[in-house]
Amino acid sequence: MAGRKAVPEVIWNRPERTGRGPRPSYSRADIAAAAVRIADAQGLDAVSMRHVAAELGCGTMSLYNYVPRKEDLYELMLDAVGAEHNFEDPSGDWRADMLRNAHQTRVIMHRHPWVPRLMAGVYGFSPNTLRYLEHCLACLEPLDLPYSTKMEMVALLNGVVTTYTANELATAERTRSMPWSEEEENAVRIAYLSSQVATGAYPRLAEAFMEDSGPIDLEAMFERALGRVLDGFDPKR
Amino acid sequence: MAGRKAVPEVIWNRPERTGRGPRPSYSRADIAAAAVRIADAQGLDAVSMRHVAAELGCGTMSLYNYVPRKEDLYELMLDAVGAEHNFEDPSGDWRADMLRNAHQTRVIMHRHPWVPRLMAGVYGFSPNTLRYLEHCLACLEPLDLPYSTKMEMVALLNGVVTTYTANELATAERTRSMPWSEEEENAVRIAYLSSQVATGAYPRLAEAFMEDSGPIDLEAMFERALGRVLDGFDPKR
DNA sequence: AGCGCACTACGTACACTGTACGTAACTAGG
DNA sequence: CCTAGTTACGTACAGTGTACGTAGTGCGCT
Repeated sequence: MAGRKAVPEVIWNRPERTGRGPRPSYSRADIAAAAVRIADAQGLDAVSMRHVAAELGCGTMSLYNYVPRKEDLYELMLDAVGAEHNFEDPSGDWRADMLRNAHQTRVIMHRHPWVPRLMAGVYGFSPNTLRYLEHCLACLEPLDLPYSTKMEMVALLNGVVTTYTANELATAERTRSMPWSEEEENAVRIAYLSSQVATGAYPRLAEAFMEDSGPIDLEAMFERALGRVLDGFDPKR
Repeated sequence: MAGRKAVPEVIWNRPERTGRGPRPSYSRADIAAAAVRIADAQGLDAVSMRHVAAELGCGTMSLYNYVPRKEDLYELMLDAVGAEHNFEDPSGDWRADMLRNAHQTRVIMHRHPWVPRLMAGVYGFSPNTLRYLEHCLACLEPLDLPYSTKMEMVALLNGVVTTYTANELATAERTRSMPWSEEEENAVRIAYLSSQVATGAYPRLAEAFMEDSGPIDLEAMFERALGRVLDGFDPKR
């Protein structure tokens, strides 16, 4: 009977209700929503067990009835935003469908700028992740490739979406808790960068900075990156 | 005179020594090395200001003379591992050179499994990051593309390397602080996954799992992903 | 019907975190 | 020389995740 808890657990395996005992006052969705609300409004660092419990209107330790570890709260949050995906029936054009999925993911991440940071630390497939994977495979039906390759493609594409969007949102999320603005932060970093480049230690980097390439269009870069990755899988090319 | 500190700062702009006052007992390299040592041995979560100070052999608050915020300590750590890159003169074959760089990055991350997690939270270019970028541009010299495109390529490639390696190291780093083993953790996750797939809610995913694709070779997947990304930039194809 | 057990709820407590602030010693520039 | 800017570091505070104990609740079983 000793040490029964020393075993890993996936939160999605826990039944929301067992039958025995008083009925839970909150659902998993309630909890996830509360945590997401806090993260959206005050940043990811404000998501503490105490805050979430307060937002729900219950005692701190009551939360642990629903969520055995804080990490699981994170999983709940990611699953909740995963539910914001709005799947349409595959059109038959797998390329267009996958681009649509990628763009939708990016939009969701812009709505919840803390998502990329959470993704780096949480591994595992929540129900909505599985739904997303299934949908991607449906979109890729017309493509004649083994499933293993399709999975690799989805993984690669998601990785690109996450890293790109993470970069876009980097300073935005960072400066939440800082006493200065995003513009000030960026200004300082750019000043440091050009001072370094000006030392002459990085000649090619210097050339790259000189090259007048007009204003940086992050969205266009994103688009190009997606295109290139998809190209890599297109048997027609 | 009020609020003079309310300005963002890049640690690399701070001189290591100003001349005035007693000479510092430690160098930035000492501090970074101490932090890296702790992270390697006890995991990233063990890297606290107190631990690093103890490892150095000084009082906790003394650290703040060198490192204004903990985040800057992270930047020092990333820069330190960046120094482990062993650059060779470009061979003229940009594809081979870039593959070499990517593999080297992966090896370094395997040596320091906490690197991917740090990368997700720290933004900014340390001296060694600049050195790395410069080297990549040197390798790409034979390629006739605008610098902007080359930079996009380096960014995309690094993103892929990071996400892939992060996935490889995910459970390894996670289970450091857990009372169970990596194998137990993976077993539970796989069990959950197949139970979900078995419900029939994800038919295509089920097929994908059925498809007998032999043992999963992560390194080969990594290789293929790199190849595809590079293909996307190769004007010869 | 009613016993008992598994569950909910939650207050208290602990070890630990980052870091603001104050004080003492030290050293180079004016 | 002197003084302003450093280094060094102890104390203190607000905040964190969560182990543990206790009280109440209601389903399932006998």
